[in-house]
Amino acid sequence: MKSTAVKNTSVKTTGTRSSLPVGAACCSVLEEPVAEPEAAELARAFAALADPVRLRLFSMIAASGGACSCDLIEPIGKSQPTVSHHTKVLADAGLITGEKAGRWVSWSVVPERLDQLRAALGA
Amino acid sequence: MKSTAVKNTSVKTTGTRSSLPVGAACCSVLEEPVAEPEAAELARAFAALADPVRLRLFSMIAASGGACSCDLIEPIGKSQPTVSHHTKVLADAGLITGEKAGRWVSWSVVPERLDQLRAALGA
DNA sequence: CCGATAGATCGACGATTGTCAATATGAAAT
DNA sequence: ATTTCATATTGACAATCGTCGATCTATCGG
Repeated sequence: MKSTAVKNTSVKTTGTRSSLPVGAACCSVLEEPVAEPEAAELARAFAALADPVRLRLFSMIAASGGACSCDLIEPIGKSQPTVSHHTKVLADAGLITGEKAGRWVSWSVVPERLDQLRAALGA
Repeated sequence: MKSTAVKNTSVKTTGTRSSLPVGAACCSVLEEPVAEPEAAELARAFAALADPVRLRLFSMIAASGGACSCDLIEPIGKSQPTVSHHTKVLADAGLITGEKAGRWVSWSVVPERLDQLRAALGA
């Protein structure tokens, strides 16, 4: 492979306030049967929270309001590649964002995405 | 196998208002790092919603306020065993309950469980 | 009793997932 | 430039998952 590899896509070095894959779910799933594309979109988000380790990582990031991966490895009790994998899954699902600051990455939750999920389960 | 088989455990024929695996999550995951057992409990619920087909089934059940499996098979476009499998997963996760009425089963959502999930994602 | 209908269970299959050791990249610090 | 630290990527592995055809159970209508 050439030297210009693709790199990580889940971390925006600085930059463009990326538009989420919104437009998909806007309302509650309880009111009327959700269509397939919208269901797939929501399911991806729920899948990101469907693992205990990932849910705890998400919780730790949310509670700390901006944690770097290095601070997550020890308390979560998993290897560094595993933590990196999980943060990527959470980021790809739009639940967290990584802001690269020097040597490390500061992860933080994406409130809009969270609102979307809560609304989907909403009464 | 003897004639007294175990039967389906996800459908309560009539009966004891079963106690959910509550006590686990009571509050938001965002405030402080969630512990492992509680994370596992919540993750199981999110895992039930992590599949597009299951999410649509859940949505259809919620929107109709009590649907039988036979009415779900055709619109969901999956085989009967698959639908049965998914309703069982949803029921095991505590998200829906099946009330057996004669020949068919009437599925309906469990609001308390839904509240719990929304609270876990709550601000 | 018999046939029909609703649903659950079993067994198998390919696909996806969570995990880690090894390695690579990239950015500070020396 | 060399080392060190934070993180990403790769490759492999067992485990779990979604799906279906075939079959079993249970209930209702004759």
